[in-house]
Amino acid sequence: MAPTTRQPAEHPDPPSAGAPPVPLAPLVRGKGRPRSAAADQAILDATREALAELGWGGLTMGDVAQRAGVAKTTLYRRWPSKSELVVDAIASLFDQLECADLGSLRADIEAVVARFAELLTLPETQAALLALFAEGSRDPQLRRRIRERIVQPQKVLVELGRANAQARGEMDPDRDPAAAAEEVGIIFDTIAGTVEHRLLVSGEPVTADWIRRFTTLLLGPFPGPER
Amino acid sequence: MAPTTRQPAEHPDPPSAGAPPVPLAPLVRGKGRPRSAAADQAILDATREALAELGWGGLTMGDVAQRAGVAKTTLYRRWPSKSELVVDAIASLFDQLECADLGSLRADIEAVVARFAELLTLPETQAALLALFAEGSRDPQLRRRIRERIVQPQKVLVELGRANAQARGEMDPDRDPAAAAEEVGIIFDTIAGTVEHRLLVSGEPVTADWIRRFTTLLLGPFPGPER
Amino acid sequence: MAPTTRQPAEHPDPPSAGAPPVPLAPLVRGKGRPRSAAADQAILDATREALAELGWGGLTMGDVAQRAGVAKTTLYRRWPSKSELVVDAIASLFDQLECADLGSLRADIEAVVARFAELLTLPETQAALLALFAEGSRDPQLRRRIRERIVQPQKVLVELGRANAQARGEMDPDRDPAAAAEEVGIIFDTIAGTVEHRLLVSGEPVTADWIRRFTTLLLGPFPGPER
Amino acid sequence: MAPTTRQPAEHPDPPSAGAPPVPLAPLVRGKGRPRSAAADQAILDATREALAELGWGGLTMGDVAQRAGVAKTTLYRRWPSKSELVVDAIASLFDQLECADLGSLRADIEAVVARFAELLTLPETQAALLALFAEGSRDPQLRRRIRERIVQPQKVLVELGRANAQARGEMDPDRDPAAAAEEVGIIFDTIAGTVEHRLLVSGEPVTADWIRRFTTLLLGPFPGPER
DNA sequence: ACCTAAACGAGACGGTACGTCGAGTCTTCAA
DNA sequence: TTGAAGACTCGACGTACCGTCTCGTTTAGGT
Repeated sequence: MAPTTRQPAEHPDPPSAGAPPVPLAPLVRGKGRPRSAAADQAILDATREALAELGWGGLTMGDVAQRAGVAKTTLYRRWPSKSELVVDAIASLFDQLECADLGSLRADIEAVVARFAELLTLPETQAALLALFAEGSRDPQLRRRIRERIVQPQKVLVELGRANAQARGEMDPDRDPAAAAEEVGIIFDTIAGTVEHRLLVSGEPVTADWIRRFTTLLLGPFPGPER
Repeated sequence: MAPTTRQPAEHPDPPSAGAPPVPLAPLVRGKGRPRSAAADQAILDATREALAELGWGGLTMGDVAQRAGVAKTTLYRRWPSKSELVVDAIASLFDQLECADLGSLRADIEAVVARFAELLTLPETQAALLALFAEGSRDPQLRRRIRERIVQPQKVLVELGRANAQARGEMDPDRDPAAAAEEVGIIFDTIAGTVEHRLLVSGEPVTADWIRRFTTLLLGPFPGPER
Repeated sequence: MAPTTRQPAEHPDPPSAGAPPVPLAPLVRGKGRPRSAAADQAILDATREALAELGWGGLTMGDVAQRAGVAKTTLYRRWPSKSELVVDAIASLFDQLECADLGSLRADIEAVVARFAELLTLPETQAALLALFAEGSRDPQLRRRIRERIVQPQKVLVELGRANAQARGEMDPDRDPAAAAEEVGIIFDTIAGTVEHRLLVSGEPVTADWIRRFTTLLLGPFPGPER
Repeated sequence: MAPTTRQPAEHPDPPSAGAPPVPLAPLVRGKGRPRSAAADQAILDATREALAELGWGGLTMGDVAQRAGVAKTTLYRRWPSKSELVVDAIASLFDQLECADLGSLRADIEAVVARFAELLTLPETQAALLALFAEGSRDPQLRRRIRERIVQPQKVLVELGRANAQARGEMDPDRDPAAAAEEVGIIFDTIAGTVEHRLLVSGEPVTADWIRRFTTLLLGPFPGPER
């Protein structure tokens, strides 16, 4: 979802449940000068750049505006605060996550973990992710936005992988949807939390070997064929 | 380790590898007026209080000083920055972690998870932990301090639990120490990361039931007797 | 010269020799939001008020800002330091000095002395003048500013009075302009220095009788008709 | 008067009218360790040195203490504040003023003016004098101290010069003591004020030529023999 | 040769102001 | 109406000095 989608209102998204990824139409064709779409992209790029360079604490709206060649006003016209801006800037990285069906549950999981670890190695992600989570723990609105734009896309992968495994017959199909959701929750928290903790807290690298061991742990009940 | 231990230097801890938790002796009885130990305690208490009330972002050195009935200068004389102060304030909570031998690996793990989840439910911890980790990802000195004071005490529990299990015969004794350390690392990152992610990112509660399911996942290779 | 004259640069006045008292035109109509003229006035008024109340030592930038209903930043945007601000605040009082031609040299001098003494009786002047001079003795930039805004306006009176006396035939017209300037210098230092010293150092009042005696001293060479 | 005179009480001088220049006696021979006289001198020297180097505004008690190789406590045990300390430090310079009888009123005046101008050329005096006067305008106690230690010694010269002139027959002896005192006041304010103003405000040098012209102005009523 | 009380150095302490910085808003002109 | 520019309010920052305090350590009397 591109941020440019938000055209008419000042700070939209309030009800925005799914947030349609396409501008679909000039909707409420504004009367005056239209917003520059280029500016949006420049701002998000500048944000990521500044984030990588200066970290969350060193990031300032003024600096982002300057890098993007844009006035602070323009920035605030589109995002209500630093945090929300960064959410969008980081979210675009997580949009790229995909779950290719690689033929086995283990392979799928390893691919997802590797991809996630790769994202967390980017300086901009490293600088921003935990800070955003921290901010979110006090601001429910921000929390929702983070969940929509960053957490959910990751969780979907787990659901998808599970569905694939079931389609392949590696797992029994779900009976109780609620129980299934809960199980997905556990798996998801475990994958995301563990990788984050290893990289950002313990500060140790995520190697192929580590991924294999960790996946083995995850597959406990469904070890599948040794590889 | 109490912060009061730091006696002589300005912002000590320089080599401080293990940092003995006891003053043991007047060591290098400084020449001037000695630092007030009461102030240290008041400051740490005030920090936790303010943290719970205002969150990490709302925490100000000035406010902490005022709550502690202390001048800002006194605060800066002991801690070089907000982050370091909060590390010490939070660390004291993690000092209390213990690992009672409850007779089985499962019980020990569940107890540790529950205790850790309990800590993460405190408003002060919630407000601070992720923010600290985020700050730490840019500042190596802070990172080290966090590891010493907060992460390590948790990790020790895992090692202890493992040793207990081995003593009870539930696990094979270690052969390769390096491999053992790595395995402890995985387990530790998984426990800590997952609980943090569930509570602070997903924002869902850690119930007894969830703990049981999660422990089952962890015990994959060593399920032990069903209970 | 009103401080509002300073429009474009940050801390202007760089070459500013005469500094025209009128904005004359939008000159270099700046691009952003223009500086508030009302703020300038409010700040100068607040400065004089605080000066009278608290004295030079008790004057704080923060306090002035608060009295003026203005942020500290705004204050520093216009004046680089307390001293410069006070120069401008006090200067406006000296702008009011005039030299009406009263018909005789003696009368003119007595009027000037009286007017000057009157200014030095105001609490704000008393608090500020010597302090400014003291500061100026270390800071050449400030010194120049003081001379332009406070000393020069006074000196002009002496020159004017002299010209009037010459026009009336009480004094010979100048032959050597350099010698004349020097003589004006002596007279000026004597008037200003003596009145200041009596009021601010000796702490004794300047009465009509004192003025008469002092003027007699000054008129030594040109006593004119006894009155 | 040496500051060492003040031995017994904490911050003496309260009634001290004339302040006897000699320690006269161990007065209230204290029981403990006596104050170090060397420290007094070191402090005053350090004060003058720092004053010359840093100016009034840059002078800090801590710095003076360090230069004097003395603890801040020692400093405050003797002088209640920065201002009082500086008064004493500067006063010792003015103690050296003398009025040698040079044989004529004009010569005496010129000598006094020259000597005074010389004092005002020292960087320490320049830095301190006006600042002290400024401080004094708010603090009556300080004002009194300044008058006793700095102003009075200068005034005495004028009185002495007048007495000498009368002894030589250049002036009529006083009839009305009150009128005489007033006249001394005018002359004194004129000399001190003018020289200060020229050097510290106008910032122009006091040359032999200037002194001659100024003296001529002063001698208006008693020009004496041309020289 | 003690004994004792003050002076001394060091430096921590509670305050207060400093001057700067960033967030987010508002006001102007030009496009 | 958007956008660039930049002034605005607010509030925290970390530092510097102030003048006071509390330590342990001299150091000169008086005994």
